[in-house]
Amino acid sequence: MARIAGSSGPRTEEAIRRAGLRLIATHGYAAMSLRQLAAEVGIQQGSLYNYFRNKQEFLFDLIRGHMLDLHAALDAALLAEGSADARLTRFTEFHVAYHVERPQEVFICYSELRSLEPDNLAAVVAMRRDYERKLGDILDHGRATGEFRLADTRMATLAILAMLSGICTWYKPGGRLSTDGLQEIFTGMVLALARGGATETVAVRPRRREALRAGIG
Amino acid sequence: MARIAGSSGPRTEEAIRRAGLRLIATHGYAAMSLRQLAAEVGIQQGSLYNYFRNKQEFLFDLIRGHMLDLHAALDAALLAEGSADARLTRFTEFHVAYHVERPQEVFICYSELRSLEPDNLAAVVAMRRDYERKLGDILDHGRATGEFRLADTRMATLAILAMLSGICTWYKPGGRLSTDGLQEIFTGMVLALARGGATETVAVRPRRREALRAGIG
DNA sequence: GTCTATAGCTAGATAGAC
DNA sequence: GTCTATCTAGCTATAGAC
Repeated sequence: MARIAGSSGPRTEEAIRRAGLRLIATHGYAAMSLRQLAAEVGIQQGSLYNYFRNKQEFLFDLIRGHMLDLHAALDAALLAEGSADARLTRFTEFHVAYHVERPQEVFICYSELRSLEPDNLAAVVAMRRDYERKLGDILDHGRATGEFRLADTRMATLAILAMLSGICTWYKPGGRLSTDGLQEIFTGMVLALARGGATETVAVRPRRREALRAGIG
Repeated sequence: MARIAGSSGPRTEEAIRRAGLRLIATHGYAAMSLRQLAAEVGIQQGSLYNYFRNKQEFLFDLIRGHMLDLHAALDAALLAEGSADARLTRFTEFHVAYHVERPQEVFICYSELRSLEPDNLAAVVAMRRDYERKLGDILDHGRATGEFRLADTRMATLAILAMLSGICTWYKPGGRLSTDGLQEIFTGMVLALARGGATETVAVRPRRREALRAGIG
């Protein structure tokens, strides 16, 4: 907040990054003014242009940088071998931990895709597809080995990612559950979802799916 | 798009509502200008103020109206009696159908909470809690009867809602799956998640949850 | 209810001194 | 690298004629 006297490149750059993450996560990219951002950092608005060419480039740098980090960290965490069960467990634990550690970046990566210009959006979407594919591969493998019983692995991929990514919309440090606790609970739910089955033994599943639409419009 | 000559209150009102939904869902509330909105409707920007007092009130009306519809439709769809299994199935089918029918409203209700002023936000959050509680009650009931095996029903509530609500981020009419197909697939996944268990019989679950954090920072 | 016109303000971006 | 000053454009909201 306080003004930093003199020239201090790298420190200012990092301060801008952090303030930008916070402001965009809180108010959204379009609602964040560069004057706000500069004030948060403790510099004048014009000085920001020593760190990016325009506001859009700033957003893209934030998102792209995060996606690169995410991919690198995932690759380091994933198991090359092992049962689909073990691999899905590892994926889930990684994903949960990452969302708990960096909720702002993750949230922005989902919520501000709409604010990216077409070329920038295309680049990010491609990276996101790669990430989805890594989960999709695990699910496909599990279905092939019979470990998982999934009606549709593509839908399961989207469902699991949405379920896990939802964490960053409500997680606050210091809450009821620790990272370990969250990992355990979410791993349990994801595995149960993937293993599916066990259904027939419990009850006859009601299959009537009548026209709920009628109650909606 | 085309200019509608003369006075036409109710038609204009509905046109504004629809255009607003589309623009906010696509570009976001802060990024949508009232000039854009007026152009989409085919009137002049100043004329919008015959339909709301200011931009914030417009957003709040959209979100609040949708939440009221959602609650009414849910109450009509839910089962008062029956097994937790049947009730959860019904809830899921309803939720999926609603999201497929009105993806824009639903998306805005999640993504534009940040754009609501404090009082308006509080009102919407309260309505959202009611909705969550209806799902939470089903899960609690299922756990009490032994139908469901959930480590944490609050987390399960959030997980299921995130999973289902994610639909509105990728669903497009005319896609691979029909509403019925989506209902069946998601009902299967939600029930599997809620029933949990069946785990011990499949494989020894790897419990190591080592410091993945190290690979993140 | 719609129009035209405009007030009053804030936005992103640039220029040039230090 | 930071500052001050400013340009141009866009925004929300209002006033008053029809």
